[in-house]
Amino acid sequence: MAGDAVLAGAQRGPLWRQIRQILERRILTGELAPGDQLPTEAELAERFGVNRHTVRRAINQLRERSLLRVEQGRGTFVRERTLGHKLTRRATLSGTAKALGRQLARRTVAVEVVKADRTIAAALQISAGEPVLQVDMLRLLDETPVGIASNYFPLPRFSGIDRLIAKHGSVARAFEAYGVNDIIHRQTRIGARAVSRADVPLLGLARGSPVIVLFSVNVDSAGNPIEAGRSRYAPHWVEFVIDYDTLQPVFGRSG
Amino acid sequence: MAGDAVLAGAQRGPLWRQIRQILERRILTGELAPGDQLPTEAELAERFGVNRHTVRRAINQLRERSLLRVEQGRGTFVRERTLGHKLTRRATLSGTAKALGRQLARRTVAVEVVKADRTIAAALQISAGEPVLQVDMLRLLDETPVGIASNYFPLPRFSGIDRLIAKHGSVARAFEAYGVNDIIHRQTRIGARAVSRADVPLLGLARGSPVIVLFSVNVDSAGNPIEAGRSRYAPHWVEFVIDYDTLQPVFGRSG
DNA sequence: GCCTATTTGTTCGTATGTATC
DNA sequence: CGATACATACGAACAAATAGG
Repeated sequence: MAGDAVLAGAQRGPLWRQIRQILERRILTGELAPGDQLPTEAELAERFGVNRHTVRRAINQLRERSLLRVEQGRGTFVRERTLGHKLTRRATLSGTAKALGRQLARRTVAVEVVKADRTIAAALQISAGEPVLQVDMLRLLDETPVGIASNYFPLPRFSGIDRLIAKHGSVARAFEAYGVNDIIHRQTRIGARAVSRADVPLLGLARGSPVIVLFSVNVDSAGNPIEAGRSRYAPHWVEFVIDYDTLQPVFGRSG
Repeated sequence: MAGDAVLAGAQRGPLWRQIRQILERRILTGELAPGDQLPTEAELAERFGVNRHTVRRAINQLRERSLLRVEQGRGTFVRERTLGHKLTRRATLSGTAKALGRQLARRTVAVEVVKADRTIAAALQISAGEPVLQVDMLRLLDETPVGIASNYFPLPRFSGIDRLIAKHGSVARAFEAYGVNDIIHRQTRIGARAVSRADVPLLGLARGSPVIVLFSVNVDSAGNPIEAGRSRYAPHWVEFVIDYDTLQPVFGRSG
């Protein structure tokens, strides 16, 4: 019916761009979820009070950014999630991306020595308050930011690992320098929350957008915790898959 | 530094209740995440422009509802998630709840015969457009709604299962009447989005709050799909855990 | 297969404001 | 100042694909 956002009279930018931004926000917010069908061009034009051409221009932009999929005669749909990451004992996001012919890069955005809170401490099997190295890394899927990972490394042991990560662009490679040749996931906890204020500019989301939150604990081949991580992912770009059939049965040791 | 929500002058209800609602919204939104420490009572009082007693009253209410945890001398914290549900091949939410001494009930809120969309059809290994029975059930953890599950059953086979579910209060029991004695998870996909308009009143969330979205496919012991489900959970009450060590290795068939 | 309604795709034309030479 | 080019926006009509009966 009524209800739709009115285009502010005196505002920045041409109409089609304002419309693009409105739709983009709704998609990244999840208000328009992957697979959802948009109203018809005619209806959108009427709601926004513009010509159909103007709406089409906005839609075309979002199609180029692969946020929308348009089918002649059927309608316009929100693109399905691009990256379905299968959680297994050794799977990495970059591995999943590469298998799909895409590239997932890291960019370190902050490094800091902090005191382990209770959760981190428990995961790393140290005492709360002991120093750990926090490394915040932006995760970029083909240039677009899709998530942020805050990784925590126990400290005397892995001091300086942030420089190696930056150098190699890979946590696995950095670990090798410390004699760790195998990174194994022990546990992953999955939740959701509204994006934090600090993450908004990094992820390019609107305030209040939901993010998937992962808390993960990784161990070496001997079962010693080597890393704990809190990551936040934009749900439009990434989802997580538990495929019970392909999960590696565990032989041998651990906890 | 400013920033905090101003209490509307002429509004509904006493000050402490308005404050309680503001804090509650922030918690259920995830803006204040589980484990987060609240500002001190004094600071909250100052920001809201009220007496410390008023703030305490609001906090007490939220403590009774187990949204907050107060530690004398340390501070006030957002309660950790109550239900950490371990995903395994056979785990059920109600099982997890029972193991923790809590009760998880179902209440059917809608039943409808619909045409399977592409996703549901693929999961159930039928053709898109074939009829399936959609049963929407509210999930109540000790009376409070924590999620909604939309379950899809292939249709000639399980017609009328909604009445059996309502009768027994259990999907597993209902399945037995159809000769299905084992429900096995084949795949679970996890994402997030903003709560849909329709779910807002059922879950008691604020508009725009994040929800965890699960898409799951269940099969019988012969590997035939018997149910697909889309569930939405309030992230404050539930989180999902993948514990790679305790995941059952798979023996025998499937897929 | 046919007919119809719906929805996107395409191509005209017209008008307006802004920047540039 | 005028002439020109460009981006923006609206309007109308028709073509092409899809879905349903």
